[in-house]
Amino acid sequence: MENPVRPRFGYLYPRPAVTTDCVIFGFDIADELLKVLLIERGIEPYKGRYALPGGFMQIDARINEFGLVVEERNESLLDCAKRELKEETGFDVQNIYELGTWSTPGRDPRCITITDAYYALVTIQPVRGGDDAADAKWVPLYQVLNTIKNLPDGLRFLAFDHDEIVTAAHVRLQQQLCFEPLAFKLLPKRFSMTTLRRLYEAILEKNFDRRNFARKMLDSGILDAFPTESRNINYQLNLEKYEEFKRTGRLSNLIF
Amino acid sequence: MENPVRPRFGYLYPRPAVTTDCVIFGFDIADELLKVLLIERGIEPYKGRYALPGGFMQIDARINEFGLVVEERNESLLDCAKRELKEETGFDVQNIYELGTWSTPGRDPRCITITDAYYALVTIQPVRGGDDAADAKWVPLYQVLNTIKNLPDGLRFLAFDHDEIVTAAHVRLQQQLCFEPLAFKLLPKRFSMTTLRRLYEAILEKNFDRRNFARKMLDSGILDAFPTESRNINYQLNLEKYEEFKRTGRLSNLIF
DNA sequence: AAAAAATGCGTAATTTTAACACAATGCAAC
DNA sequence: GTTGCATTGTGTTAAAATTACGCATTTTTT
Repeated sequence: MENPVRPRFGYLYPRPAVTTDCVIFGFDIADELLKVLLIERGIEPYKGRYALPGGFMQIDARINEFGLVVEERNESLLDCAKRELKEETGFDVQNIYELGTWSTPGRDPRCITITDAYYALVTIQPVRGGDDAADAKWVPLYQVLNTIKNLPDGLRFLAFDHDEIVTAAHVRLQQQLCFEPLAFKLLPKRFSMTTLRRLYEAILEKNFDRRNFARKMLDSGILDAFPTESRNINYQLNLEKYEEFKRTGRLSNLIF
Repeated sequence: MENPVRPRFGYLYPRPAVTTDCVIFGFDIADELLKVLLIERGIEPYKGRYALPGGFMQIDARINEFGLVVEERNESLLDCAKRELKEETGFDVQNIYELGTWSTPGRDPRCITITDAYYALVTIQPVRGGDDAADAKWVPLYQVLNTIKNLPDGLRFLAFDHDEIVTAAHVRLQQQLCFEPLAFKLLPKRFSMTTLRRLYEAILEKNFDRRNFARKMLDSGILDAFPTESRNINYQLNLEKYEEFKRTGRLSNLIF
C-alpha cells in the first residue's frame, strides 16, 4: 500500500468528513410536473449514477510551528450548501431550508462522512437550452419516487443514501406547506390560479376542487389579481399581506 | 506557546469538530409546567452557565504504518445524542427527534464546531429526590424563553448558541404537534383529560375550551377510557387506533 | 359546613368545508 | 367559420366542523 499524500491537518480525536447535499425542487410550467435537479456523477464512487448536488464543507486553516491546526475561516453549513449549488448547477439559490443530517455508518465508502441535507425551491427557467452544469438534469419527482419505491430491497436508484434524502425532502415540503406558502417560491412572479392549483396538487399528490381552491386562496387575501390580454386573470403574492396572514397562523386550513 | 499533546489523527483537509446537543422536554404534572433539562457547565468555556446536554461524536480509529487514519467504528449522530444524554442526565431516551444543525463560524470559541441538535420528550419522574447528574436541573420552559427574549441585544442566557436551539425546539414541537400526538410522550401511561389539556395549552401557549377539547380528543378515537376510584376518568393512548388515525391524516384539525 | 373550583354531559349558533350548476370564453378540428 | 370540447369565472347549497355556552354534580379549599 502506498502513501501518496501526507495528511496535513491533525487533531487529537478522529473527526468525520462533513458534506452538504441539496434537493432542488422546480415546477415545470410546461408539463405541470414537480421536478428535482440531479447530477450525474463523473467520479467514483457511484460514477455514472445520479446524485444530489453537494460537496465538502470548506475550512481555511494553516499549520503552525508546532504542527497544530490554526483555523482561519470557515463557512456555515448553509453557506456550504449554497456554494456547492452555485458550483455544480449554476443556481443562485435564495429559498433553501435545512432538511436534516444523515450519518449512518458506512453511508460513504470512502470515509466516515456525515451530510447535512437541504432542500431548495427555484423557478425553472423556461426551456433553457442546456444547464450550466452539463451533467445536471431535471427529473420529474414522481418518477424518482416511484423508481425508489419499486426497487428490490437493498438496491438503490441514486448514489449514497440520496434515495432517502429525496423521499424525506418531499415529505418535509408537504408538511412545510401547512405553515408557509412555499409553493409561491416555485412559480414565476405572476401565475394563473390553475397553475397554482396544479402545483399544490403536484406537491400534495391530491386533487382539489378548482372553485373551492380558488376561493380559499383568494379569501386568504395574500394574492393580488392582475388582468391579462385575454379574459383570464393572473395573480401575484402580496408579501405584506402574507406576512400578516402568517402571524394570524391559520395557513394550515388552506390545505387540510 | 507549548505543544503538550501531539495531534494524532491527520486528514488531507481541515475538518470541523462535530457535536450533538439535545433539548429534553418534560411536563411536570405537579405544577403543570413544560420544562427543559439543563446542565450547569463544570468547565470552560461558559463554566457555571447552563447549557444543553451534549458532546462530541465518537469515532474509533487507529493510525496505520503510513500514518493514515483507519476508521474502525463510528456512531450515527442520533446514537451520539442518545449516548450523551445517558451519560450526562441518566435518561434512556426513546422519543428523540432531529431539530437541525448549528454551524455559525465562531459559535464555539475553542475550535470550529458544528452541532446537530435534537429534541427529546420524556416523562418527568414524580418528585425525584435528585438527578443522577448532580448538575442537571428542570427549568420551566417559559422562564427560559422569557429570559432569552428579554435579554439585551448581544447577551445570552445559555452557553454557546443554545438560546437559539431551545427557541427553535419549542417552535418545532408546536409544529410537530400538528402531525403527531407527541404530547402523549410527555405524560405517564394514564392521565386525566385536564392534564392532557394543560399540556397542550403549555406547549401551544393557548387556552382551549375544556369541553370542546375533550370532545375533539375523544372523537379522534385514539384514547381508551379507564375509571378511577373517584368519579373522574383516566385515559390512555390506544396505539393501534392512533396509527390508523395518523394515516387518515387529519391530526392537524385537533389543534388548528 | 360553606364556598369555590373542577368534572361530566349536553345543546345551539356560527363558521368552514365540500359538492355541484351554469353561462361565457378560448381552442382545435373539420 | 362553425362545431364540439375543454377551460375559466361566478355562484348556490348541503354537510361537517368549530365555537360558545348551560347546568347539575362532585371534589377541593377554607
